[in-house]
Parts: sequence; structure tokens; C-alpha cells
Amino acid sequence: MAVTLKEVAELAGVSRSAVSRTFTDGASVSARTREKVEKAAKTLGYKPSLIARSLATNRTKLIGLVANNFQNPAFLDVFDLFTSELQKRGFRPLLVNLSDETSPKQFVELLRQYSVDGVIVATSTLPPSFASGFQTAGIPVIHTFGKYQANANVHVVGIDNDYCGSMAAQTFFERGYRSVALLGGPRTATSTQDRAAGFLRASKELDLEVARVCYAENYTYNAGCNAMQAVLADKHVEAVFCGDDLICMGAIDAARSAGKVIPDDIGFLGFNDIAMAGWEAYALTTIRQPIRDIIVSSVELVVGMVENPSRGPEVRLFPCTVIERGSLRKVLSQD
Amino acid sequence: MAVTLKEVAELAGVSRSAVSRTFTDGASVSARTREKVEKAAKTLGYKPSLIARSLATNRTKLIGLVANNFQNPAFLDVFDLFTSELQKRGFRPLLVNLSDETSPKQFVELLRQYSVDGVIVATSTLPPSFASGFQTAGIPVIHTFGKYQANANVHVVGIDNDYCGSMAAQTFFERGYRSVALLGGPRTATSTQDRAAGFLRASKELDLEVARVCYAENYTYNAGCNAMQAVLADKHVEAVFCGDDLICMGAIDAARSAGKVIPDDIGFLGFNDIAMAGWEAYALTTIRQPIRDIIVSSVELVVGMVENPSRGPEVRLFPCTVIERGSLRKVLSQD
DNA sequence: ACCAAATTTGCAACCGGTTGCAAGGATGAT
DNA sequence: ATCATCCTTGCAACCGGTTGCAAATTTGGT
Repeated sequence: MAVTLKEVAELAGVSRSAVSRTFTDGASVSARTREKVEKAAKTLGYKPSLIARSLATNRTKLIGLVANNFQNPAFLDVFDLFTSELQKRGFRPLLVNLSDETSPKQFVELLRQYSVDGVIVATSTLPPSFASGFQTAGIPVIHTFGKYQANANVHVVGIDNDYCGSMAAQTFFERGYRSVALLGGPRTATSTQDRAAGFLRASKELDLEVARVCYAENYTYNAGCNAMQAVLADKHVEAVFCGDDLICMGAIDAARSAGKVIPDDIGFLGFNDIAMAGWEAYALTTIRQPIRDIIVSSVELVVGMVENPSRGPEVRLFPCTVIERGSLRKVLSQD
Repeated sequence: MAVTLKEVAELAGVSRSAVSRTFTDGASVSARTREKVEKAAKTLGYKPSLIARSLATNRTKLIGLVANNFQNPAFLDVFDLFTSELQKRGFRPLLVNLSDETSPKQFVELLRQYSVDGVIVATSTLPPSFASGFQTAGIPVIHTFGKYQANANVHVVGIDNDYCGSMAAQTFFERGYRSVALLGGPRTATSTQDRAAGFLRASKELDLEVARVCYAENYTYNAGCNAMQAVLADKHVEAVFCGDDLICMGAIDAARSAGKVIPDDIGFLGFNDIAMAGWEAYALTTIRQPIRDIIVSSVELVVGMVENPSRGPEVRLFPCTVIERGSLRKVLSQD
């Protein structure tokens, strides 16, 4: 069915090598040969098979994206950027859905079988050991949204979650809140743990009372709704720091159902700044995670590692910013 | 680096064919040989290279997913289901982002170069000719969310958009609305055109006045917001049929900003039933598109075609249902 | 016009599997 | 024990490219 190198070579009256060389850049071919080959290729409609090339070069130009959070709108940006950035660079994305997998180990094997050139593990709910499994198998890997560990041998791109936690406390403090709550993401996520640590430490330093600490079961609206019930039991919580915008929106709706007005009765601080956070119905004040920077950087890094595998592990953290909208009261004026 | 067939064969003391056969099911190997090979493979950590296998078998077990709407939450379900359903069947998803592509033609070439076994084109904003380009190239293709055409040679899985349009008119009629508006998705989408046709025809039959017809520029909240301004200019529009939930939410917020109360002052009917439609802040009454059925069916169909390429083109349409929430008034009681 | 150097070309081996074919071995019936 | 049948095995060719090497050709300098 498909046209092969050989047929082009015959039509052009040159060797197979010559054809191969016109299609691999950096190879030495004379202008005349190239012209003959290109003409023949065009009339036959020839394009080199990337599979065959992969076999010979041991490069597939395939990058795996492993994710386990396909229901969070924040991942729309991830998928969009990941795919378009890879395409720009001549690579292709192979998606792996880890959502309902109990044993993720087998996926290392699988991606190895497909000979992906590199892998981006985009999740904060899997341990660094999962990502480093790829490293061990000889596959360049980036742990995006991962936790930085001093002894880790794996690249990490993301944010400083501990610092973000302290930013949240600072944000509450500046707005005059004194009794606050933490409504984190899933307990097992390293991002949740780090943010909680930073939040609690800074709250202590700023003399904020953390009246309640609870965690949503997962990154969903409903989980936020449910977890908020516990917070509502504490009558004197003035503001809630949520581990995710989606959770925060659920929490807000739970509060509204209980008759609370936002931000007058209770304030909310989200995390991520997904598109919906800007919608008028919620107008979430939230800590923005620079997803674009993170993904672009991850892609650059993984592509860089494919081209130069000896690069040592690197950690890239991007700053987050508070996006001021309407779910917290205003900063106290300084008079 | 990687362990190959040959090394396993040597360790096990058998031929390369024997090793190959133990790893391809349906091949004939004796129990004793299989045991020796499996033991050797295990000690060496051998897994067959899918790339090499692809070259020999002309099958990659790769299915392309072409999409151009990476910002709509409805696609979270698409990505989730598509990837997990493929994984279940031993196939892998290769993602193609067509979002900012002016010339999609080249992507046919690209997927052909990767020798994908099949392609799912999941969009209603590309013409059937794009999908059939894959067919012409000899690649099984499903046009998911596509338009059924009598002369088409390409499989289509989706819904009956014309009928959905008439459902919307019927829904308005049953609730006593008499002057309505259409706020469609992008004009160029075939789904928009078909729904508009069905809506206008049924409105005429039911004697509904369609006071306004306008279209959002794309499937976004902001586009819905903007397009709603025109509708708000008509003081007597009682209800709006939106081409998408996201557009609808933008339109609702625009109406609320203009002081309207929903559904008392103006009613809204969405489309898709994305997760957010159920959130209390919007409580959208919407026409639910059965995305799960559509994607599962698309995957089944494309996998089926890979296994049996001679199957003729097939059209699979799934019924949509009205999900009753709070953005339209109640059905009139029949007394 | 001549020669050394640089460039281009083709040959052939290789990437890591699969598979048709014929030979070898096992099985079962007589 | 003999033979026909069936199953298993290894050989070797093939899938469609790439690439080191040596030969052939071009280039440039004088």
C-alpha cells in the first residue's frame, strides 16, 4: 500500500541511501540528486515511515504523558499546551491514563515497549518513586507538578507548594482574617502536604488561628461540597484556603446553601486559577499556578534530555501569584 | 541498552523464532520451549519492542485522536474515556491538537507517517472532507460528533443535531415560552447549522416566535457573554437556546449582570450537560449529549475496523435527553 | 591540465522483530 | 513395530528505513 524508499530510489535512478539521505537533515546529498529524489518522491507521494526510522535510529519522537486527573479543568490547559508544544518541536504525545489504575508499575514497561523518547509524569498524587522508575529504565523523565526532594534523581518542574501555603496565610492576614480553615486537596498528594505545612507554619507566625483542617477526597466539586460541611460546623471560621479551584467552588456552593454570603460571611481562597474561577458566579480570589510556564518548561526539558541525555537532574520552580477577585474581602488600608 | 530477542534466544538455547512465537499469541510453541523462553525472558527483563513488531506486522496499535477544542470541559470526558477505553483494548492514543492549525491537511500525512492503525476525528467544526482524507489514505477513520451525509464514505458517531434542535423548541413550548432566541455555537460547525435548522423548523410548527438568532464565535464563556448582549437588546425574549453549556453560562452571567433573574425574567437551555451544569450557581437545564456512549462506540468501531477493514461505513446516532434543573421554568400542568 | 582535498555515492550490514516453508519430532492408530 | 498425521522448530527472507566505510566524483588551487 504505502510507497517505500526502494520504489523512490528506482524511479529516481539512485541508491536507497541517496533517498534516505535527502530525507534526513544534516546528511550529505548533492543538489542534483536531491532534486531527482524529491521529484520522484512527489510523484509517488512518498513520506518516510517513522516506524522504520525509529527502529534504525532508536528514536521515536514520541513523548509519553502520564496523568491521573482527567476530570479537572486545569488539565485542559495541560493537554492543550503539552500537545501543541510537542507538535511545534516535531514530537508527538502518547497519552497514558492512570486514573483507575491500582498498579502503575506496568506502565513503565509499557512506555518502554513503545520506546518513547521521554516521559512527562504530570501529577502530584504519585510518589517520586513512580517517576524515577522511568529513569531507572533509561527513559528521560520529568515529574511535572512533582515534589522536589534533595536526593531525587529526577527532574521536577512545578511550584514551591510550601511557599504557596504560606502565601495563603499571608493573604488572609493582610485582609484582616484571624480565624481560618484549611480545606486541602487529597491527603496523599505531596502538593497538599507541602501546602498544608507552609500554611500552618505561616499561620502560626502570623498568629492566625487555624480553626479547622480538613481534606477533600479528590479534586472535584462534590468533594469540596462534602468537606465544607465540616468547616461550616465551626461557626467562627472567617476564611477558607482550598486546595483547588474546583474544590473551592463546591465549598462555596455548600456555604451558600447554608445561607452564607461571600465574602461577607465567609471568605474563600482557591488554587490554580482555572478559567471558571474568573466567572462572575464565583469570582474566585485564587492563587494562580502558572500552568503554561510549567508545561512549556517541562516540554523543553524533556526534549532537551532526549537530545542530550547526560544532563543532570534539574528542578524548576515557578512563582505563583494571588489573583484578586471577589471571594475575599479587600486588603486592609494602612492608616 | 534494551534486551533483544536474540539474547533471550541464546540464553534459552532456542532459535529467535521460538522466542518470537512465545510472545505472539496464537503461535505454536510447545510447553517446554515456552517455559524455557519465559524463564530466560524474565531473568533478562525482556519485553518485545512494539516498534520492531510494528514494522514487521504493519500494525502499530496506535490510534490517533484529532481534536480542535481543547478548552471545553466537555473534552475532559472525551480524553478520559478515549484513553481508558483504548487502554482496555490494548491500543494507545496518539493525540493531535488542531486548535491553531490553518491547514489540517498535513496531519493526514503525519498520522500516516506514524502508521496509526486508525483515527478518531472528534470535532463538529471540520468538514467531512477532512475525515475522509484519512479514508483515502487507507486509514480507518471515525468522524465523532460529525455530520451524517448520505454520500459520505466515512463512519460517523454522534447525535441527530437537527432533532436536538427540535427538542429544544419542544422544550420551550411545553414550558409556555412563546418568544425565544437561538444563541448557537460557531456558525461554521455543522452541529450548529443542523441544530439551528431543527430549532427553526420546529419553532415554526409550534408557532413559537424566534425573536433573535445569533451565534457565539467559539465554544467559550466569553463568547457566550458577548453574544448574549445582542439577545438582551430584544426586550421580549423569554428564553434562549444555547449551543453549548459553556456559552450558556457566559450568557447567563451576562443576563444576570443586566439585572435579570433566572428563570423568572429569562430562561436558558444549554447543551452537553458538562459537570459544571449541575453546579448550584448555574443549575442549568440542558440537553444532555451522551458523550460516554459516543466515545465508547467510536473506540469500538475504530478497533473493529482495524481488525476487519472491510466493514462498510456505518452511522451511529445516540439519543439526547433534556436534563431538568433550574434555568427554565417548570412544565405547564395540564388542566 | 594536474593533483590533493573535500564532497557525494552506493554497498552492505544492521535496527528487532515476524512468518512461510520445509525438516524434524512426537503422537496415535493399526 | 510401522506409518500417516499433526505439532514444533529453525532457517532465512522480509518489514522500511539508517549509516560506516570505501570508492567515485567533484572542487579548488596552482
